[in-house]
Amino acid sequence: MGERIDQKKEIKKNNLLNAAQTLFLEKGVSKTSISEIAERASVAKGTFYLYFDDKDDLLQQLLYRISHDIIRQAFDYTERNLKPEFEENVITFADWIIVYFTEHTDMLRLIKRNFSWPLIERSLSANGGSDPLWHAIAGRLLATPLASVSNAQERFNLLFIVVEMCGSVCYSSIIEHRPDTIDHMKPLLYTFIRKVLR
Amino acid sequence: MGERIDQKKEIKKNNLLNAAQTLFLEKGVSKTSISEIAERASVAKGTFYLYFDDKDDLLQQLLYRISHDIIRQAFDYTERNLKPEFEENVITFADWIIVYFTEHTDMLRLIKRNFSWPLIERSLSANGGSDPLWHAIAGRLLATPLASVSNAQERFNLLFIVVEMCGSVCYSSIIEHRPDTIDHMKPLLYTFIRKVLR
Amino acid sequence: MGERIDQKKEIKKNNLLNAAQTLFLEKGVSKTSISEIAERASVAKGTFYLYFDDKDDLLQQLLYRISHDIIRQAFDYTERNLKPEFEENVITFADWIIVYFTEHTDMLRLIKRNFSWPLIERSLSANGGSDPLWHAIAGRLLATPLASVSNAQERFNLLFIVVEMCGSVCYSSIIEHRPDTIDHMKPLLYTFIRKVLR
Amino acid sequence: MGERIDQKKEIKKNNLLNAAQTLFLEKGVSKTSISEIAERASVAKGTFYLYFDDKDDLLQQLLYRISHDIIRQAFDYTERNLKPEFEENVITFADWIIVYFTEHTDMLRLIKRNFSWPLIERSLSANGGSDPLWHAIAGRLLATPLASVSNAQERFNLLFIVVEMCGSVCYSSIIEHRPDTIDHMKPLLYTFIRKVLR
DNA sequence: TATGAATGAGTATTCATTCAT
DNA sequence: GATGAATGAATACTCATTCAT
Repeated sequence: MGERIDQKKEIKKNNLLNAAQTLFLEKGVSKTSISEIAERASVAKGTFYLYFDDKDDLLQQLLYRISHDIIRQAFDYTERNLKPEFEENVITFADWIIVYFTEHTDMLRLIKRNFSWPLIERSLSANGGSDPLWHAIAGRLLATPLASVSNAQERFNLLFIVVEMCGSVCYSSIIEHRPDTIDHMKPLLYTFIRKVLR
Repeated sequence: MGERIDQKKEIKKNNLLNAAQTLFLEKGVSKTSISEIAERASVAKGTFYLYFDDKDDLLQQLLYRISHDIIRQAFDYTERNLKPEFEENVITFADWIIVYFTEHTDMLRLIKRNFSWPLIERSLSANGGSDPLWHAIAGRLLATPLASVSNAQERFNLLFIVVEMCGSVCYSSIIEHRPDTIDHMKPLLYTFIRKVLR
Repeated sequence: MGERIDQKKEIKKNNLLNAAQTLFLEKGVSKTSISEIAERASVAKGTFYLYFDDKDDLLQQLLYRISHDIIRQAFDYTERNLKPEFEENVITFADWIIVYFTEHTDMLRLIKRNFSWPLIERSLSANGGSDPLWHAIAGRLLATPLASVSNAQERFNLLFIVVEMCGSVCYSSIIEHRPDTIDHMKPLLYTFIRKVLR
Repeated sequence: MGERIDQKKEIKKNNLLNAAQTLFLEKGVSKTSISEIAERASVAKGTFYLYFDDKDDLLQQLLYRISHDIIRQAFDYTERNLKPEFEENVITFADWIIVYFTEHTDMLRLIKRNFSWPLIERSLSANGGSDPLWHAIAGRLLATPLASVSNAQERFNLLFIVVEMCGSVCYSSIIEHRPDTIDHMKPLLYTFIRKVLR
């Protein structure tokens, strides 16, 4: 019985997140009011506050959902196209993300430079590290040549820097058109990655 | 005559920028109202609009001023401590910035991940590339082993990525404490830089 | 059977009253929401409405309960310390109340100047005058020298003024610190009472 | 120049107070919104906040204005009908107030039991005791037989109790019809006053 | 009886911006 | 140029109350 209600609640929360995402992408976060989000999700204004503290709380949860989703997709793609060289897999992974942002500039504009591992990681510690995505990544990507060189934390830090760097450069080049086009930046980034992972 | 007036105007504008900086650092950008900025600068609310279009215009100018200032200081320090190896100079430069952010977390919080070359560059194109700081950097840092490898644009892009990466990692590790302390991230960053510049 | 249920209901109602009292004392009436009261009483929000019409209804019942309780205690104390002079008994009675408010300023703050006989009286007429406390007071305090002077209603009015005056002065002096400390007001009040009852 | 503006401001503030008074009397304090007050005073909602912190701030100022006004009128009337006996003047004074409340029950309902000297006194200390009304009362009413008996503070306390008592009893009997009609309470009150002042 | 999710009208409050002086 | 009183649209947020379960 309670299950049905919980399911309904989950659906309603998702409706709100979806409504917010659409509006945020359409007209920006600050120009979107909570009233609009509620209206678009077809719930009363007060209902919003049953699920989120305020707009910022919702934004955090939304950014987490999006980041997690992107990373999962990038990982899945990499899995399906595994290559023998570890560094090539990292580049497949990074490339998927960069291509995604190139094709979804609105999403990049929303995430700004805040697309990042930390969001993922936050949830990890919340889940007691039980996030299956993370386990998969940890197992796959990290059981590599690097394994002999460094410990788990360091390997993670290294990947973190790679992702952070990609997100940051994507935003600058795709959104702000600085310092160059993403097509010119990509080779540089990949050279970076290759040099670093060797 | 006109000069004196221009000086007065410049002073008033600076008062407004200073007032804004103090308040932004104290209580955040969004929680600071134009009224407060005007009040702290001891001018009337209406006067604000004689110098800036709106809060965002002021914020841009302020972030530019701060970024430019930090980069200038980092460059000056590097100049005074020149080493024969080019990559060591880049690391001196990056290290100055990282130490600065470590000691001025409020400033880092204000700039967020937006500390970046682009802001500088924007002003460069505005000034027709006449900014003396930029000329100095272009001359000094870029007249290096890299010179033979690539053209000016590429060299700039490369440095851009380095700075962007440092700013981004500083924010994550110092403000969000992710994925590790800045002391643990530093060696990784410097390894990155060294490997890349070789 | 029905008795047990009635007892359960009475307990639940009391839980709600107790919860409300705690919260009202802690954070004031207007800042306390029905949700909070229900939550603190460990019942669902909707349950509140099975026992009270609204917050005001509950407040009335609560104030009655408290006033009645204070007056009963004052009366009991006076009974246990009876003196031959009637006016001294009134003063014993008044003093107990004043001391109580001095030591329970939060209670005084809640009752404000509304600590008064009327609340009691209201219940009296509701009970058809069958409240044992009232019978006791009517018998004890009013079977006095005053009896020869006036009728029952007038005697009650007189005592009413005394209580009203004490409550009002307590609030002013203890809560608002006006026009003087309660220690300075007390002798005046007692002189008032003595002169009046003679 | 600035004077004119200050006058205008004073007028606007008064408009707001008048609008609030009308609405408070018509439909009660809590059912009156700030929007309505502003609308009735023909100013923008935001303007309200240039003159008052919130509804409570306005209410305090309004209650003070009303209390002060009533006391001034009662005093003036007493002055115009001076009698040789001091206590008769106090009764004239008290009677004016009671009659006023009998004829303006809406006002009494607004002031509740909070009609009181303290409000006056508060302003006195704020004005450094320069309120002409207070000086007049202090001179007139207090330069009496009581003068030989007690000091200024005590005389004030005594009058305070009288006024407090009248206000409190008026509210109970006129608004709550307890414990008796005001016509029945009056003689009791006046007996009180006479006995006390002798 | 009891629940608590949902409602949505209602309210306070903020603040960028204007404009008469 | 400078002022600051006035504006009023915009928005966040609350909470009493209902009702399907």
